[in-house]
Amino acid sequence: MGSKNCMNDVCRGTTSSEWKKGWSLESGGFAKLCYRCGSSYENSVFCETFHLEESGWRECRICGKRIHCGCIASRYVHEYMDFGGVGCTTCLKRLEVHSKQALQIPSNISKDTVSTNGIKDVHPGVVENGIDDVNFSTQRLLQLTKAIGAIDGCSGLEQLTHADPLLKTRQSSTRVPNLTQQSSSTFFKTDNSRPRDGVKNIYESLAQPSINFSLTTPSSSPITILPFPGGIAEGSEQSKGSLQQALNVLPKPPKPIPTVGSEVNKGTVLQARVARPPAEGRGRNQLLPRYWPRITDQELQQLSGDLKSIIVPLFEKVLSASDAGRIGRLVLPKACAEAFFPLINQSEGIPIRIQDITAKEWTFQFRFWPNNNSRMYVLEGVTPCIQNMQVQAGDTVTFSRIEPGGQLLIGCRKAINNGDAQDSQTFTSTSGDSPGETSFSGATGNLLLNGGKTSDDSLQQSMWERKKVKNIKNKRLHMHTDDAMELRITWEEAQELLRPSPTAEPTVVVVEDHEFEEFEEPPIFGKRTVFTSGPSGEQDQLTQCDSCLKWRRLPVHALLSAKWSNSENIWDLKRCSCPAPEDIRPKDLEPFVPSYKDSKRRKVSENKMPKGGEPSGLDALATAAVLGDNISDITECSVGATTRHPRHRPGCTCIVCIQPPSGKGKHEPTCKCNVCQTVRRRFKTLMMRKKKRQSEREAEVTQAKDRASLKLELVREDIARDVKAGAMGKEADMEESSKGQLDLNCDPHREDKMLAQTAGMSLTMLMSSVALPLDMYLTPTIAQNQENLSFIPADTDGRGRQ
DNA sequence: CGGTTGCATGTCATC
DNA sequence: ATGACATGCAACCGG
Repeated sequence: MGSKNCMNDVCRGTTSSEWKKGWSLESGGFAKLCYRCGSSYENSVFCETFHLEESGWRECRICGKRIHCGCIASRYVHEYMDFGGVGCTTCLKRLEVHSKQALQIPSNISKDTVSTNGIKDVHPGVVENGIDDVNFSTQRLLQLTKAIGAIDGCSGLEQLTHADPLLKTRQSSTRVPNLTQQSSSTFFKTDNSRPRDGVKNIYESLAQPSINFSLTTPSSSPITILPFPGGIAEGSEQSKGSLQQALNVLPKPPKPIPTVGSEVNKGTVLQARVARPPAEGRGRNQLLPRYWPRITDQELQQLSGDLKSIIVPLFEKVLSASDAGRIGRLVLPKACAEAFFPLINQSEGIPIRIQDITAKEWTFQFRFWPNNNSRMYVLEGVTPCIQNMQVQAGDTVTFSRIEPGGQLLIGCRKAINNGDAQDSQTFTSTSGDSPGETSFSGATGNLLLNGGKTSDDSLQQSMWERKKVKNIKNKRLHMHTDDAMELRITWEEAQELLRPSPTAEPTVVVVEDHEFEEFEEPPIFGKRTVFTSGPSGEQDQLTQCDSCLKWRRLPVHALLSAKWSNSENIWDLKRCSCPAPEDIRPKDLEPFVPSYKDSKRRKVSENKMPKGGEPSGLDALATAAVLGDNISDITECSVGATTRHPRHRPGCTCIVCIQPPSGKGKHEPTCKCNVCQTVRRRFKTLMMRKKKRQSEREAEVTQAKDRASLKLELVREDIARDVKAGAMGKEADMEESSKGQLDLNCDPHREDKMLAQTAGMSLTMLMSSVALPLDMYLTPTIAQNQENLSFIPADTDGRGRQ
């Protein structure tokens, strides 16, 4: 051990006879201070003594005392206020005394449950964090003052310094909107008189309009409670984070908001469903917002009353198909499992009892599986419970804790079935929760509107949930339906239905003198159309009205949305209504739409489409699936070949469109189309590079190899010469040399042999050979070389298969 | 042979 | 890039 140095940078003394503890160190332990510095620190005059002249001094917003900020020594003697400024701990402590009175506990809550430290009792997280009473109280007060300050701007705390602080606190509290008052309902039931009548009652009661503490209650609430469990239950930094999260999540205060007592709001207030970080738990700060409990205060209050307990929402999860399936395993979010469930070390886990809202107790096996050096937590045996709650994939299961006691509580919240309804759901005046809501629970994921503002986070969460539900339903659930089973469609077929987004403006990119359109927005499924050409070569586009199924002739450039009817026929005003006669008879369509002839397949389609109507959107996809190859047949028959990209037009000569459908048709060796020319150019470049590399390697190889390899070198040069000839030749040369075939559409695996038999060196082969590693050329015989070359697949990137 | 269990893998969201 | 998670699937087990 070396000699001690005072950790006061200004002092650095080493001669002190007595040493004192200073501030806590990040690395653990405390700063060592000499007697003098230590004494200053103990007396809270460290900053005044040692850096009075430095910057960073501010005044306590409450007492005006000067506080040095930004110094390690003063780290714990002040706190930052959300509304700006700092407050000294002395003032905060003083405030605490009054707040104890301000935090009036309803008489029906036992005092030892919620006393000054009641919340600590309720939330063992405090103990977990090792926060002492003083700190805890300070933190709590800090949260309180922050909350007040957040609402009341600068005045909040200043007011407290005058007159009766308690009164001021109350006054302030009355202006605190949802932030503070929401929590009141979260922790303190206000109505214990309601008998527990089971789920039905709970649902019913939840549907009833009730006092909405989320919204401002100017003078009615005597309770000033902190935002969310985490805010007060926490100590130290975590609590701040937690509160901050709560502050961030909760809607900003506001514009004047209709009050509970007002006529406007009577029975019409829909409680905002706000995702809030959970109260406690190990590592809950890492909990993804998607798992934050979103129970409304209303629901919570109701539930608390019904269960005669304090409910601490922990987390929730939207059930996946797997979760809700027969297998009976509910995958728990890892962070949630580790935060709120008992620690388990064995994979087998432990049985865990969870109560539902009817007070029925379920026992699940809480366990984990090793997964990618991590763990995957599951609750096993949930099927009976899931069935009992009548939830399914897409619905939400909620987990809470009943306090006191710490009993886990499982609840649920039904998703809205109708996606449209959900999408359009807004803040509406209803006499209860919105349709489709049930739960432990009640309301579904409403769009979160409060005070005329949406919460971005909440909205995001809501959107996420919607997306999630949609995903779940899209993914697997519906795949078991008969309809979905019909959905067999190739990628090429799907492409036929792609259209650019109506709002998308393409960016034109020029690659090798060819223009490509790039879209920032994904394509949409459009209505299937048929391109035709008349005797004189003029081109048309035909489509069917969704309503009357009559065919209409449209300009080739027309882009149709998935659903299209005659009323949208802006190109032919004479035929913009269904009564107007058809442009083209089905008989005339036959040459273009062979499916008319294909009675067999059509029969299948008629099962789904009795009227033979043109499907649209996903219907179109499904129909396309049923029709199978007809789709490609149709497009093959239509002039302009394929519709390979969203902006395709008949006659489009882009590199994508001019390729025939996969595996069908070939380019002639003499073809001078854009594709072939581009490939040739690219090939030329590749050959140049390859040749250069080869030359470099050759030099090395030549030195290393003996006479035998020298022979092989000649072989290689022969090959290289051939390759070079193929590459460097002009297009005219290409015509001559390409006795083999240029096949841009060949399946390399299938057609290798054919290529091998080709006498001349095709472009494909040449490119393949370019990609060959040099060693391939060093094989003993030319014959083998030839064979090897022949079986290298075509690869336009010049990368050969190794 | 059907159901269960444990793990592997692919996808997707988040960092 | 990484981790979380949804799900597939093979091995296992019991009737």
